Amino acid sequence: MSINPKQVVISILETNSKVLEVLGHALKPFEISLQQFNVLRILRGQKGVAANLSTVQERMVNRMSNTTRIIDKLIDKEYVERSICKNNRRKIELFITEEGLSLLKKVDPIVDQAEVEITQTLNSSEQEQLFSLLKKMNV
Amino acid sequence: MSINPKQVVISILETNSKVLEVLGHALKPFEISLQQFNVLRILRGQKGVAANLSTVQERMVNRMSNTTRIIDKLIDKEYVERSICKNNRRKIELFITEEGLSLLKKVDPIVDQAEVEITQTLNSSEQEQLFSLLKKMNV
DNA sequence: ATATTACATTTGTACCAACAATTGTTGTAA
DNA sequence: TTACAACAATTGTTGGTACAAATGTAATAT
Repeated sequence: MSINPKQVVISILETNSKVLEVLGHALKPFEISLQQFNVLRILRGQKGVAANLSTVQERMVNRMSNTTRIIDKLIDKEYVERSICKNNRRKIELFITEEGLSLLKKVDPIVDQAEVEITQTLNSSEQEQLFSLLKKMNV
Repeated sequence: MSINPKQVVISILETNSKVLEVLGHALKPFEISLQQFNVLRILRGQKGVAANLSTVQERMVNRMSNTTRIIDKLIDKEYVERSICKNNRRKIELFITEEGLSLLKKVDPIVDQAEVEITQTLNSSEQEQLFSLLKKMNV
């Protein structure tokens, strides 16, 4: 059978839809969105070093213009703290709080499990193939 | 190199993000969203036969609960007509208009081109591989 | 010292998405 | 006939996303 670009594109959209559904379901009990979860992980990755907004944006899966508002939500929930950089008042400093870290500690294994579930129909060699094909597309 | 499920999932999210960006950019000049475009194509696929809301929803890439509002937009733009089914007044009948058809005639080649662009870094055998791996994941 | 430019972030606006609740319609059972 | 369940679609609400415009700050040039 011969496949055309349209079929490939649609299958990507469908797969993404499934991924979002499964991950969203995994995060639901914790009342955070996938994007909020990503921001938290980025901040944890800083290991205590302050992050500013643009750093966070660069590292997000899909860049967004309203990262501010995602962080507002996380601050409301007390998972993140924001302060103004003393040296350069244009910049803000973002930190994950203890509550944020302990939330991630609970959520991480659930998300890992969801990711395993998503990919479980592929064996490890197929996962490698898929990964490298997708990487090739994203060049 | 060994790949874990998390890397696979992230690469899917990234790829999807690229797909949405390129398709969105292609549709932008026509001032319709990808979802609106999909609905139009589904209605064209009916070839004159009326579609009702649930039919449209079933055929959408990712099912949505607010298809009503997407169709409202298409009706505003006069690409779609809506009427109430005479036999069963619970149902509505949706038709694509002449304007809708002629819009699609203009948009289709642009979208086709965008899809080619998205997949261009893969040769046709790689596209088949990718397609079948994604299908396998979506079972 | 003041004006200009560039940068970092926030805000405004408009649209999309998910889910629940509601409205209106039909069929059916008491 | 009336009440009720099932169904189709719409509406309300909340939150997410994209883009443009605005705000505040810093660096630079004049």
